[in-house]
Amino acid sequence: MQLKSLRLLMGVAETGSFVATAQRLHTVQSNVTAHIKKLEDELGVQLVHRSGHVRLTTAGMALAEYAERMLSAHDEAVSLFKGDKVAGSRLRIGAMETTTALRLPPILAAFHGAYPEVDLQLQTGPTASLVERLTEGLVDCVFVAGRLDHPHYHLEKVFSEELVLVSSTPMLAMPSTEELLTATFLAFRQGCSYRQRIELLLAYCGVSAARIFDLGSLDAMLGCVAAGMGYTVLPRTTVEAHQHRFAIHCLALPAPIAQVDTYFAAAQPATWTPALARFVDTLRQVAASDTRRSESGGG
Amino acid sequence: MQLKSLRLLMGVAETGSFVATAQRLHTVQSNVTAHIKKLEDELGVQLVHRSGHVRLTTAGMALAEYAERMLSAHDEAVSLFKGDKVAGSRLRIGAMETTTALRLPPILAAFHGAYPEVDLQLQTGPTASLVERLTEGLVDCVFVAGRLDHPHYHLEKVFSEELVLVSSTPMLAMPSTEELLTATFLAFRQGCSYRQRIELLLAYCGVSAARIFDLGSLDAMLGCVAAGMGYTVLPRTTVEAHQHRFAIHCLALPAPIAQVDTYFAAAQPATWTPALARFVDTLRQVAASDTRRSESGGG
DNA sequence: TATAGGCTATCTTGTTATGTGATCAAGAGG
DNA sequence: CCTCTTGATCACATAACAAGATAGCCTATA
Repeated sequence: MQLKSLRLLMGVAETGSFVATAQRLHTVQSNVTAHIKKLEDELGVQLVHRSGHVRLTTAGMALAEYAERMLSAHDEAVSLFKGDKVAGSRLRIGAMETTTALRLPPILAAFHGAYPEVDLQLQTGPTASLVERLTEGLVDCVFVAGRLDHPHYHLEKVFSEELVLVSSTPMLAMPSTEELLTATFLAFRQGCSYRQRIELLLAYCGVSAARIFDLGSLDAMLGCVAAGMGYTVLPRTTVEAHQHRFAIHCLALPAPIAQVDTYFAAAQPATWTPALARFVDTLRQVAASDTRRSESGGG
Repeated sequence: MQLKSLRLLMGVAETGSFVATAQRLHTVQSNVTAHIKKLEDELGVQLVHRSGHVRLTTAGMALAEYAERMLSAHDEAVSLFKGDKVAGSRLRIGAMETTTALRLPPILAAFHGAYPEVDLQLQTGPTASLVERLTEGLVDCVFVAGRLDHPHYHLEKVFSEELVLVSSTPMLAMPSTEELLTATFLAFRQGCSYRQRIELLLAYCGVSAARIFDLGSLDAMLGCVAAGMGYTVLPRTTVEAHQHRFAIHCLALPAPIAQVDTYFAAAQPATWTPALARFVDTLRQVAASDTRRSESGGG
């Protein structure tokens, strides 16, 4: 059974004529006859009344119901890939919690505004977990900190943060090793890559271990730092955006540690659904438009 | 896009291997490659990850959802015509009201018992209306009184009734013309073909008009006749079946008027859906088993 | 790193299926 | 009764397809 034959059958059902069907579907009458006949032979049932005016038999109408289902599914599938419509498609995005909280909202808002019919699904987790989910096909794309070492993946740097050391008192230089050994660091919960940066920083300064407190929100963290509870590490733009609310000061970190890039990762563009392709378009536009004034942090 | 290609795609999705898919679907690996490739070219999207282990891309999974719909519709359609199952099919039966009331119940019961998954729809009406609905394809089959004059239709005599004149008093011969002129006849409502027989009988006896009362039920009719309200015309078996309950007597009618055949009419058997074919089987069995002991009337 | 085994892509070939145009037969309408 | 339209059939050219062989790639294992 071929979709082409079913399409012709539906044409016959609607036009009541083999010739008209042939014209409508850009073929010749003998073709229509042949396709209908083949369908009939295949199913062992006469599908079309020929005596008198042409119309579907009871069996033909029964088949037409299924043909309708098959053809509409086919047309939807084709329009999903070829047409402009992304209706009914799904987009599963994976992102770090900090990215989700601080970077994604404007992007998701823009995308959902442009394509409200796409079923958006957002999953959060640490980078390692996200990469795993991507390779397993459980998400369509992810936002992760740092490059993906997996080959065959499309990578795109979308956000770039300059991390700074944050404290309640003005700093002119990095705290001493002794200070760092006894100090408390405030960080997002386990799995957050900014937390890894703190550990990297400590290692860079020759400190093997320090007290690290888990905090759940940016406000809590900034509040605690302002209260003199300890240090933290955050993007400079985030700190500057909140400096009017908290008595906090920041110090630039050594370049290799300060620089944190958030990458967008997905399979090769050739494999993208139209919805995913549109999402990347939206992502690039939004990312380009707020590169300099980014006022969020986390990752 | 071919259903065959989609079937192969689903195979690849499930087995994760072109070779395994080829074996499972009884073809060769190069064929699987070619079909998938053609699908990809058609949609302009890569559907299968080949690097490393084979698995569907995001686009491939999106297509797979539609493929699932198309293939299941296809399989259902095929099983409807080729398989033993009639699940999900519909059968629209048209019948005269008297047939519906008195002949159909055992048939419908037997059919529904054997094929409970068929969606049975029963429409009632006078013969002319039923024939019209049949030719318009609004019903799949009808039970009508008398032969159908339309050609190209399958006709089958299923019930044969011998009509008798029913009265509250024993009769040895047809009532006189004077008696008939003043008598009241009891009949089912307008459109019933038995009623036409009454008019035919009166014409046969040279009576152009008589009082005819419409009654809704057999019991009401028999009760009124027993009470001496007038005459009626019913199948002999019906009268005999109820003679122990009502004081009624019957008289044979002239042969051409007495004989009423109920026909089953449908399009040619070649056009039947399996459900309709099964219904005809059931009909024949039931009709054959109670030809002699039919205890109903109407039509 | 080298090698062996399994996997997919590609190419070739023979066969099948398909689309097309011409012609014939049957019905509908005037 | 004639004509026009319609569907069936046939023959032919072309396209599509399935199958087998082979080459290239990747993975796993030593």
